[in-house]
Amino acid sequence: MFGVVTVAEKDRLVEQGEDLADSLLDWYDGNARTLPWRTSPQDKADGLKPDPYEVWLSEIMLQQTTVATVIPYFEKFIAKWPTVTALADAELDDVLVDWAGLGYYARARNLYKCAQFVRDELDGVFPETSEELRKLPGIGPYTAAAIAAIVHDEAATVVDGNVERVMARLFNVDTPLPDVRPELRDLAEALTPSHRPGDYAQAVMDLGATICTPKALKCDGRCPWQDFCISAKAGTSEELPKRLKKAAKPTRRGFAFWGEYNNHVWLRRRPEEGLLGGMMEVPSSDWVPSNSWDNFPPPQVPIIANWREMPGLVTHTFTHFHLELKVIRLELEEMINLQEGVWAPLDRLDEFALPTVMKKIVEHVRAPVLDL
DNA sequence: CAGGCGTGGTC
DNA sequence: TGACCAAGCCT
Repeated sequence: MFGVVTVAEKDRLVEQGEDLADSLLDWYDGNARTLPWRTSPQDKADGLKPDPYEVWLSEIMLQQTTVATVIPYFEKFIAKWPTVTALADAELDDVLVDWAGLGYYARARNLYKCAQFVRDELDGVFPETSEELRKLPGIGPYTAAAIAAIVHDEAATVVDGNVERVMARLFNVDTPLPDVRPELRDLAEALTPSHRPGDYAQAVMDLGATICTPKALKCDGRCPWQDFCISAKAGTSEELPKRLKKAAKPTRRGFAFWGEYNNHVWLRRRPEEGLLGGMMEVPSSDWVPSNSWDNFPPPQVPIIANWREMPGLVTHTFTHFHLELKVIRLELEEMINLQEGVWAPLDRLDEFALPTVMKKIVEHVRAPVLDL
């Protein structure tokens, strides 16, 4: 089925680029989602421009993260830090506390670094071109293009996962990702209009998020590009884009040390770089690749005492491995001096930058009966 | 430059 | 229910 798609067919589609853009923008004008960081058509008509800070913040949060997940985080950040300067003036730890749960914590560290750079070197004003934006920490090709297009209507080509999927289907490209990425980018670039490039970019992403979805496509009668779409004619849309299979995730195992004293728990900060960098943690042993708990070596406990192993496991999946933790627990009779870390009040743990895996440990200890 | 880097939703 | 996937960037 794929073989019948000719080069000439793709070329013809590229030549209809203006028609494609017009159809998509018409659809967008009637179907654009209302999002907290998005400037309404009415406001735009009144000459209002999107706020670069809001667009930047939203785009960073949206990296590899769904709109539904981002919205409450975005609202919280804007309420607490209404400007890039306010964010730059915050403490990094406060930013990490409010980012906790959103994942990819290097984004938060780069967000903060970027805010301080804009404050200190750019008089608090974001650059206007994608080329300049690209130089800022945490801003790559996608984010630079998206901000420049949305805020300043630069005719930048915005390529994210949605755009790749839409292009692969529109042109019926069956070469698997990630090798096909440059080809999909070239196609996206060929279609990028000079008229309303910001709306166009958001329209393609909305199309990918609501119609041209990974599964359960909603082409029929709803997709503005259905009549153009080569894979729709060929009946191959649902199997595109193809991807190389990823290696199965290995499992790592370890022990978490729950040390409690007088309604406080021992927490410490993780190293600035790497996994969960800069976030707080319940201290633990190394997380060791392992096939089973059988014969798994006992932990090197931080202090010699009567640690009790709790029933059950805390499990979590990261990008590239599964984790299983056993929790061993120690109730201290008297305060001891910690070489590192802090005693965190159990009723104020929301003030600490605990990533989700660490919140799971807290839940496991405090509601073990639910862990059946 | 291939691999590290979170999490929640979906099927 | 485990694998796949999402508005990517950094080293």
